[in-house]
Order: sequence, then structure tokens, then C-alpha cells
Amino acid sequence: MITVAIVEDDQDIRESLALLINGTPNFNCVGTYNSVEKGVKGIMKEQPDVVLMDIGLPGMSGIEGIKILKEKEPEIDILVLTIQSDDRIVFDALCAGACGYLVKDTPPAQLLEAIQESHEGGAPMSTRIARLVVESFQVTPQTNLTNRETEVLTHLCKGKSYKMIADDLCISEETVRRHIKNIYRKLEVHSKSEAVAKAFKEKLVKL
Amino acid sequence: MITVAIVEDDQDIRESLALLINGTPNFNCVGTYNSVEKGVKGIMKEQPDVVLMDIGLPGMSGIEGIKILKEKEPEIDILVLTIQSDDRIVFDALCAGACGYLVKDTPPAQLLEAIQESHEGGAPMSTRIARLVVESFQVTPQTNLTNRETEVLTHLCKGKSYKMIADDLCISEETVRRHIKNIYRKLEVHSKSEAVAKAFKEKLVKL
DNA sequence: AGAAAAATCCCCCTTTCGGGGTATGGATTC
DNA sequence: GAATCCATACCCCGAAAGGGGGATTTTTCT
Repeated sequence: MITVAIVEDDQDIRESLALLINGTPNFNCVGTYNSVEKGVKGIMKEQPDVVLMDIGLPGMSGIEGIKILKEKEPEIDILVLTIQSDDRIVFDALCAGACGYLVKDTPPAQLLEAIQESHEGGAPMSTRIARLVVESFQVTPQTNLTNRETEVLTHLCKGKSYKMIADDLCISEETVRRHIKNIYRKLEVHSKSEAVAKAFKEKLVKL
Repeated sequence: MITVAIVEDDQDIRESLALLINGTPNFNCVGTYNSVEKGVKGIMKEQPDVVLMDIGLPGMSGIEGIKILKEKEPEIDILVLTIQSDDRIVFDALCAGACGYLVKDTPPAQLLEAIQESHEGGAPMSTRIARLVVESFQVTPQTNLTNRETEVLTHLCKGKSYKMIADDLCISEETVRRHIKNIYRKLEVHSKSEAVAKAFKEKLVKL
């Protein structure tokens, strides 16, 4: 038996989800909430196995709700179910602790499967979302850094000083300085920490 | 009709995969290869829609194969099918350009579904793999940094100088220095770039 | 209420960085 | 054969960072 809670502001959707869940053997809806605030409170009390969470609600956003719930009840699996599919929102939701992400046109059978999968330690995602997530790993080193410069940047990203890099690469510290000057110019940054930050954010180096 | 190629060193597995695919309407196996080297060559010629790629082959590894193929034929979807499921290998494969990742105990029906899904722009993953991938987004601040220190670290990770951080937080530069001293002690680092590197690697901050 | 932790501020001093020039040999390209 | 890019190396100098102290106030926890 899998217990499910629903956070969703649209009454029609909320009720049909509850009907679907309660109408399926081994699924039981133990709470429906029309706001994140009520949801958080109720879910802490009911301790469902899985939460279906909408994102774009009036009041507190679903993302915030995920953060709070994950903070207080890390064992509960939170599955996002929403119309929104902006890249930013998808990643925010996952970073906040969602275990999966479905868009709202998911057919009932698949929705039930996804709930089951969440509860079994999976991470169900709609087709497009899954591809988005996977592609986020793929590196596009779209800079014109030379090989040597990339090498130096990699060392910077390990927190090395000019002197250490010079020793590692067996070149003079002055040359390291020169490479770094060029890196800064190309990345349009003005300090080591900015360069490291940019390198990580744009996946310019692989560690 | 979806055309598929298989790279797999075990003859039994290779042949039964080919049989499965050719025995299914709308699926057509256009090449089977027992090594990555042969696979790359053949796949560039045959231009299949989807490649089933093993990882642990003798000779060139599947990861390398993915990199090369994605470099030359970015349109072809590469679906990893392997027994290996080390975290490191999963992420390496996805970073190299795989569009999905299945472990070898996947039942035939699901395998066919996954091929279809790959071709439709999805990213099929086995249950455990999907969770692994999703969890990689989640921040685990298992450090004893205080709120303020985390805040300062976040600014460091944007490449800010002491002075800029002081202005942003409306505190004296000396206080910023003090926080940073404490951060360095707790993270066991000795420079901004090291701190930023560690913060990114351990996902201590969210940007 | 009292203790502990966190956040704030100040001083000293040395090392490292970052920006400015300049130069030379080798490889590649045109 | 000239032009360009890359990697190497050096100088100067001021600003920023980092390590060592110490001190006060505010918050938090018990």
C-alpha cells in the first residue's frame, strides 16, 4: 500500500487525482491540499510515502515547499506534477529535493507507475524533462582557450597558487602569470575565484 | 521504423539483442559489433537512429566510443546498456554524451520501449540510475558552516572581493575577513580559489 | 539567568595577485 | 616568406588576500 498526498490549487485536478489514486488498489490518498502552507503542515502529520506537488501555486511556491519538506521529512518522496517546464524551474525543483518531475499531460496509468517508481527508489521524469536533465551533464567547452590555458585553468580549479602551478607544469611562475592573464581576458574575469566559478558553471574543465 | 546498432563483446548477448530487435515490428538492427573500434567505423557508415552501447569492452572503452561518436555523429542517440553501474561510470557516460543508461537486467519489453523513447527525444534510465542522476542535483551541506558563513561563501563563489562582499552584506571588510578565516578553517583550505573549488565540488552553495 | 555560539569590528605584517609593458623561439597558416 | 598564434620568460608596482593576534555585542540554547 502506497500512501499519497496531493498539493494542487486547481480543485478539479486535485479531486480527480485523489479519485484516481483512491480508485486504484494499493494506492491510498491520505491528504489533499490547495496550498503549500497547508500541505506542509498536513504532510508532516500524515507522513505519506509520496507527495504529488504542483509548482505554480498562489502563495508559497512548490519549490519552497519541497525545500521545507525535504528539510523536515527527508524520507518522503516528492514528485513534481506541473504544467511548468522551464529549464530553470525543473532544475530548481530537483535541487530542492524533488525525486522526479512529471508534466501535467501524463496519462493516469503512467502517473500511477511514476508514483510507484518514486516509492521504489526511482526518479520518474517525463520524456522531455529526462533529456533535459541528461543533457545538463554534457559539456560544451565553448571557449577559445588553448590547451595550455585549459590546463592552467584546471589547476586553478584545484585551488593551486601560481607557484604550485609553475612547479607542476615545470614552467616559470611568470609564464603561469601570462597564461592566467590570457585566461582572464578570454573569460572576461578579473580574479582567480571568478575564473574558477566560471569554469565550474560553464563546465570548462573536467576534474 | 527505428534503426538500431549494437556494440557488445559478448556474442550471446549481442545476438539475442539483434534477434529481439529484428523480431519486433518497426525495429531494425542494422549492425552488430564486438568492439568499439569496429562499432565506430560501422556506425558512421550505417547511420542508425539509436546505438546500444556496452561499456566494459576489451580494447577501447564504451565511454571513449561515446565521445568519438558524439563528436562525429551528434544526431545519433547512444543508449548505454551495461552491467556496470558505478556512479563514476554512469556520470562519465552521460558527460560523454549518452542519452540514457540501462542496466543489463532490463526486460526485453522495457528495452524496446527505451530505444523508442531515446529516438523520441527522451532519456531512459534504469530506476536506480535515474535516482542517482536526480540526487546529483541535490545539495548536501554536510558542513558545519553557519548561515552567515554560507552566505559569504556564496559570494566568494560569484568571484566577489572582500570589499564587494562587505558592501553587499553591509558589514565591515574586517568582518568578511573573519568569516572567511573561519570558512577556511572549517573547509581546510587556504585560498579563495580552493574554497570556491571545494564549494562547487561538494555543492555547498546554490547559485 | 547564564553559558555558548555567532556575528561584528580592529590592528599588524607578509605573501600573493592582477594589470601594465616587453621579448624571443617555434609552429602553423596563408 | 610573411603573418599570426602559442608558449615561454622577465620587470615594475599597487592592491588584495591571508595569517596572527584581541575584543565586543547579539543570538541562541539550555
